[in-house]
Amino acid sequence: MGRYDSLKLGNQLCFPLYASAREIVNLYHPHLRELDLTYTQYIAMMVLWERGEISAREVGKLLFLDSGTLTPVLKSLEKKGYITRSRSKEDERVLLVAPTDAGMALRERALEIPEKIGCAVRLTEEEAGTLYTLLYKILAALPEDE
Amino acid sequence: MGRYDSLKLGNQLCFPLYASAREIVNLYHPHLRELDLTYTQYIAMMVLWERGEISAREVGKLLFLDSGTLTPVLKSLEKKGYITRSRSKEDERVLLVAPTDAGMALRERALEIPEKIGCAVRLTEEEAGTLYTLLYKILAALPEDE
DNA sequence: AGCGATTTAATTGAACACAATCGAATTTGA
DNA sequence: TCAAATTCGATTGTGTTCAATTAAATCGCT
Repeated sequence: MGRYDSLKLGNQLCFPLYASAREIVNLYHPHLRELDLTYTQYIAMMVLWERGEISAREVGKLLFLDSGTLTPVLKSLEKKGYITRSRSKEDERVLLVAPTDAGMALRERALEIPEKIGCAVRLTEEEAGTLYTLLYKILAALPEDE
Repeated sequence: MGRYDSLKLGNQLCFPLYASAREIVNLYHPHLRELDLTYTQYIAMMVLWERGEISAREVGKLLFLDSGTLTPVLKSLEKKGYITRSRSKEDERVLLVAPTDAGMALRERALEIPEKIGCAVRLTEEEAGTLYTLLYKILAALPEDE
């Protein structure tokens, strides 16, 4: 063991984590292009498909994204006609976003994406489950701010 | 099982992978700030510490980064005085980068970073090993371009 | 009621990240 | 040999990503 072994790329968890995340996201791009969505717009739509009307703050919390990232994403989705943005009647500070009919229609076309990606990621069902569990363990253990 | 279950955030591996990668990288920022390095500059320096003089192309290959990302990173490291950039005598197209004395000195100060990060990521030795293996399995199975 | 603290998005600035393209240098192959 | 293809890096454009700040609205406390 050398004095600097801990600084080797091959010994740091952060590196394969960071690299594989980017590589996986890139796998989505060709499929998402057909839906005129970026990856970030896609995961935002996933929240809206599942939850319907929801506040921007909650979307950010679910996706671990702050307003600096989310604001332009939501504006872009509104511009494409996939969502509406409106202020809450009860609290004018709250931005409510909701999928439009066109936005909900996208869901149908998006259905084939997870299937295609699943084929490209060569893990067994069990491995994927283990990975999934470990990643959520990391996310859960992080110093949250709430 | 609903028709759209595959599109739920909670069923997609990409999501916790993407989110945890960003969160982990953010754990580095406060420590790296003391070294006047960004995370990308840090992993680039890790390659140079380990390999010494190396071509920009090889750095990009090791880090899974393309020239559009790497060019400004290497220029910035040169500006800080941590690396030199020069053209290969054998092939003028090749950009050689190498750590300076100041760059190598940084290594000493960087030693404590992996240790601190390790504490923040609440995984056992075994879990980290499993995660590591699965992530490299993903990276190895990706459609490479070479 | 009213003032200070808090909450929520939006904005700004710096740094990635990748696709697409370009230009220079080199290699290949007829 | 020499034109075509390839390689390598830089550049440009679009889209994140987060920190820090701002501004508006609301809440809480007296």
